[in-house]
Amino acid sequence: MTKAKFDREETINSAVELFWKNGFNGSSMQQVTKATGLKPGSIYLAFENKQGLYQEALDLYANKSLEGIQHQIDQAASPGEAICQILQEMVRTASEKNYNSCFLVKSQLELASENSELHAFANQKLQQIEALYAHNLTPEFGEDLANARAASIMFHIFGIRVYGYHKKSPDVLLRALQDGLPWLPWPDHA
Amino acid sequence: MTKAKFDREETINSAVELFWKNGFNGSSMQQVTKATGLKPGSIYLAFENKQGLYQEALDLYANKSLEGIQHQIDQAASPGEAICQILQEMVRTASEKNYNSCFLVKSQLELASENSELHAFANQKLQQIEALYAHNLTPEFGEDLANARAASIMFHIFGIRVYGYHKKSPDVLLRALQDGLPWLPWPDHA
DNA sequence: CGTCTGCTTGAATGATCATTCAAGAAACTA
DNA sequence: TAGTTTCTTGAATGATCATTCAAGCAGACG
Repeated sequence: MTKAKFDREETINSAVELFWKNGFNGSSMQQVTKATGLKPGSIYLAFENKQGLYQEALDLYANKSLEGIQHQIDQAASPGEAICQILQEMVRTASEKNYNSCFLVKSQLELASENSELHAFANQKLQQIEALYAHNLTPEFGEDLANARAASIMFHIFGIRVYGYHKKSPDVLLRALQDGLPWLPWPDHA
Repeated sequence: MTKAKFDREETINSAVELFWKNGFNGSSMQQVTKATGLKPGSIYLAFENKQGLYQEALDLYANKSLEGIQHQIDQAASPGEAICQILQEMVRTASEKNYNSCFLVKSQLELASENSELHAFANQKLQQIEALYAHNLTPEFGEDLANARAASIMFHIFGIRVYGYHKKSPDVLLRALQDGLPWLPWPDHA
């Protein structure tokens, strides 16, 4: 039972889980081997080193996010309504017991001054997300306003991602969102 | 030249600088000894361990922040104007070359699932800051509205603290702040 | 069948980690 | 002055870290 290359995506998924929870410096490669069931040799052959695996983890996480956002927008009656749903879901997530913020945001903060490559990668992925929102808002608002509003959405998402740890009522978050993003089609009384 | 207890605050200040930049797991006690000029024995006698020193670093940083906020409010014509100044200063800081977010925010994210004591401590300090804003807004808005608006301020501060890494024009940040906090007395054309 | 290639194995390596503690030196006590 | 207390010193410790690599195995190729 050798050969039979391991399932790469499954492995990266395990790495996402671990790194997301504990961060780059808070996760050891020994933990990675335990989480993935692989031996060091296999991991190092496939990903070169810890940074390589971390970057692929960031990449997979970000691409899933991008797909999820586009999917939600495609399903909804309008991009605005989809965005409301996405933000409300984030607020709901933030109230869960083991809330864990966002892998990209956490990485961006942790690696700001220590690993500029991974920091830049996370940054780039966050800007891709912003660009996706801008792209979907452009038909309705025109490019300039869409860009400004996408930036505003990202700004508010970051607010949720940190304020979520305060464990106050979700109403506080929802209210801040509705006040700060009044141009979104919020459901009444929500 | 022994005895003569070292300057505790100066030491903690060096620790703040190091921990703020590199985080808890990204900073070693060897780095601490280099940064403070103290030997391990002195540090461990005075702070018990790495966590103890880190907590005192958080405490000093937070107390300085609290004092700074109150001082700015006391100097200004109104709490609202002081808050505008504080937020504008944060935006300015975020555009600097070696922007480093906020020590409390970074700690809160890094230590969420690994060190619940330090995580809780950072959380508590952030809530103290929120309470200080609420306290200063209460005379003008009444307690309920002041609480809601203090929460909204914190929410926006977190947005700055993460979005700041994107290195876009400060106008984007300022615009998001003015849109999200329209009840603040923003200077015209700013 | 024999060889080659591609993947896995897992013990080993040297570096670095947080922390300890015996030894020593200044200041205070009496 | 002699003794005690308080603080500093810095080499040492064992754990854990990221990473390496010789050895072995399974399928592909001829």
